[in-house]
Amino acid sequence: MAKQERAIRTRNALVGAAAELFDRDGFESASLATISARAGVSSGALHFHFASKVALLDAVVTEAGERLRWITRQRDTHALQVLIDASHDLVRSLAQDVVLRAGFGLSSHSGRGGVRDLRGEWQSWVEVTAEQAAREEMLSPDVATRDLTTAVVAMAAGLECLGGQDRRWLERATLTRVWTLLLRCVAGPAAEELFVAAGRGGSGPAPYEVSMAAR
Amino acid sequence: MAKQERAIRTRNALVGAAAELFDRDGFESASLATISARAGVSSGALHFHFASKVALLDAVVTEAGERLRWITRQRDTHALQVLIDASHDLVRSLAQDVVLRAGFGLSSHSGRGGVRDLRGEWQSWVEVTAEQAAREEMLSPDVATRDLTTAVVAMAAGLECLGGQDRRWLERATLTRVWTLLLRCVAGPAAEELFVAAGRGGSGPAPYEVSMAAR
Amino acid sequence: MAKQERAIRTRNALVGAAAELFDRDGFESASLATISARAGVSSGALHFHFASKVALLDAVVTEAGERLRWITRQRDTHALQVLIDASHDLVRSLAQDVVLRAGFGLSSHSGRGGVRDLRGEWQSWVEVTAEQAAREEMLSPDVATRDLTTAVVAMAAGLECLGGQDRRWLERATLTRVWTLLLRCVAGPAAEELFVAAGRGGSGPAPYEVSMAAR
Amino acid sequence: MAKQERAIRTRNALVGAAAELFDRDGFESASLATISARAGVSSGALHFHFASKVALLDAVVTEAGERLRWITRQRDTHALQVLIDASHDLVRSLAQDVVLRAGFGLSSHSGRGGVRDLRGEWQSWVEVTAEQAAREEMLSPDVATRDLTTAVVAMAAGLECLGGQDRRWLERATLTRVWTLLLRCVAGPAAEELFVAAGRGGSGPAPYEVSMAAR
DNA sequence: ACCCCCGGGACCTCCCGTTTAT
DNA sequence: ATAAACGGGAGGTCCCGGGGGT
Repeated sequence: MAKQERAIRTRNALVGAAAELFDRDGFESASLATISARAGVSSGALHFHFASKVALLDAVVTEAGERLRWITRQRDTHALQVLIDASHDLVRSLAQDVVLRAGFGLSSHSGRGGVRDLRGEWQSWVEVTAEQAAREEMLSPDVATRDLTTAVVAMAAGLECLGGQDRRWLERATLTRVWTLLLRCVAGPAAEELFVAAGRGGSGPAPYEVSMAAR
Repeated sequence: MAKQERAIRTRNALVGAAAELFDRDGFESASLATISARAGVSSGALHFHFASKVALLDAVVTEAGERLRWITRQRDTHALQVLIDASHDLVRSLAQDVVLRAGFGLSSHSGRGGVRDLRGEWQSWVEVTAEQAAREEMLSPDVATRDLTTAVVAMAAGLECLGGQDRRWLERATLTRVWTLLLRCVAGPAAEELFVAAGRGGSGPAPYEVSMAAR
Repeated sequence: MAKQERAIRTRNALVGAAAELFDRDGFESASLATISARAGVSSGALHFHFASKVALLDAVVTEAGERLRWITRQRDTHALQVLIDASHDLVRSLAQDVVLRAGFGLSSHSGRGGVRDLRGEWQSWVEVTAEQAAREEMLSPDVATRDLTTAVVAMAAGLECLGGQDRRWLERATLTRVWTLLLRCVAGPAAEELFVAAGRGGSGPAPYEVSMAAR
Repeated sequence: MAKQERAIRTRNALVGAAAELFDRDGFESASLATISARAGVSSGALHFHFASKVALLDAVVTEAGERLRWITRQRDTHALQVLIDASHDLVRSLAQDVVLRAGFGLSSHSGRGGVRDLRGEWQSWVEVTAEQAAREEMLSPDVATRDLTTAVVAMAAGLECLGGQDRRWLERATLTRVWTLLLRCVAGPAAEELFVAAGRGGSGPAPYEVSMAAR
């Protein structure tokens, strides 16, 4: 089974290298030759693991999906704070994890087939979580849940998009600024006492990075 | 001078076709052959007007810059309302004008050289306009100008980004929803009476489209 | 020995699949992956039995050689009738047996090395048999043996060649028509009474098919 | 028009080189790189004239069709002699003209689409000419026209096929031998006085070669 | 001045026939 | 006998000049 292990390591190296180059150069500009070179394997090895370039893309997106699912996992706090924490986790991971970043940005390319749309997944999760917050009566009565969802999704997409060129958009302070603003309108004047705009997660890497991705 | 006229028409057709295909397929995926075919000219003509593919991209971006500058032109209202109106104009144009959409989305590609960064221009303008709004004392005292800027820029970028795949993100109602939320915290409780979240522009196309782009 | 048996069955399956695909797609177009897939074994197994692609080709040709040798075996009739019968056997086998067909058509490819040339073997046999017929005084005196050989070999090659695209060239009636014509000039006016243009073999499969190829 | 001339020369060089290599190595084995190198042009030039490899093949086949049509042109002699002459022309051209040889041998490959089947054209022509010979009462009454057609077509195909490996099959003497045999059966005992088995054409190249192919 | 035919190479993706470790 | 990895091209296409026409 030692063989299998090496195969897995090779596969991971390939996915990682692909994510890096897809993220840096875009899907079409990144060449398979560069990817396999960076992964330290031959182009034949690449083709052994991934039949085509889009298969490689799909692998990146799928892997990013795992990360996203970790971020949107269940948490034991008020839904609104969960929203804040998760968005911080997302942005932090976007800054640190090429695979998530590449997968998020490129999930549209693979759209032809049945590959998952990561932004869609994120949006769905934000929707249900916002509704949960509404049920917990943590939102001002005159705030439509849908408005909050729209704002949060657009915000995250914007940071991801802008962060692609200037990494400073992905700093914690940036998102915190936005939440500071939003909290006041959605949660009323007492917001600052109940919720932490900066998120409650540690300042370290997202848990997924530490526990799972370390192989 | 009939020659000149035809040359201009050819050039415009080229820029338009390029914008369409850059927007649809991405910069690298779009081939010059396809572009010249869609513009109805030969590939030789393309190279007569544009020395290289990036020169064509630059033309698209420059042209989009004209549109953006029209959107961020001077207006005679309170700065905060101007911000609202301009963001609506931007989003509407993004939905209607391929050139602007392509130029905005691809302004990063040409970044190597001295070509303008449209998102940067937009951000700068938002900054100074927000500061103007602050000087006009239209913002709640406990709202940092920088927070507003961040939120608005991220929001616009997010809508542009999401709108690339699902055009519904570029509908007027979407942005209106976000402004409804923001206005309450940045402009205090009287916001609804002073400002129009839906923007004050007509519901038609942005002025630039009507007056300038008609050739 | 059960192992040996399975190995032989695997080998035969491989040769059969190779013959099929070589015949259908040509030697270079047929891929080893397709061949091993059709044989129902792994590509590793293929390389265990055949060191290279040409080794596989050689096996097909060698196997076809067995078939050809059965067709040109000794028979206890007048040499001219033997010629007729054997040519019918050959054409019938060409129609029914992929291995023979592939081996015959591709025996040129392997020509570089020492692999047998099936068409050459056939030609040699026709030559000696025609001479035998001459010795038996079954040929008209004004017919050069060499002319008969040339005609028969060219005819068989032509049918094989044309049969590759349109199987009807390999029907018994086709060859019978040619022999009907030839017999009259090579065997004199009494030909029709002495020889059977349609061949004396049964109308079933060639003997080799029945006795040997049944595994 | 100097440009046009060069283009035509380039195109012809490409077709010629392709025919040579298709004939020598087979369609799939011949690489476009080798073809363009032998033609003395770049691979880009090749792609300018021929969109794909099969397009190049089609051009070869089409060009060979021209040659074939010249061979089967109208002649002012008895139909049976025309048949003899044309078959000699065909075989001689097969020996001398790579384009015809390649086109004839490969006309099956392009069969997918609507490309012409050269052997089919030849067969049709032989059929109508044989029927003409029958109408002219030059055939023995007990000879079925269809038998003659079959024999002639199979013969020509056989010589073409065998000539691919051993050029001696394409010598004039070879076909003459076959016709010597055939004439006696189809045209009766007086055949030798009426018809020339060796053909009436000069011993030089086929007319097409001389008059048309010289550019 | 404006345009297009023709040609030039540089890659890129894909896949193929192979060995090496196990 | 297998799973994994290897390189080497294959065909295709792309982005571009350069020299003639109009």
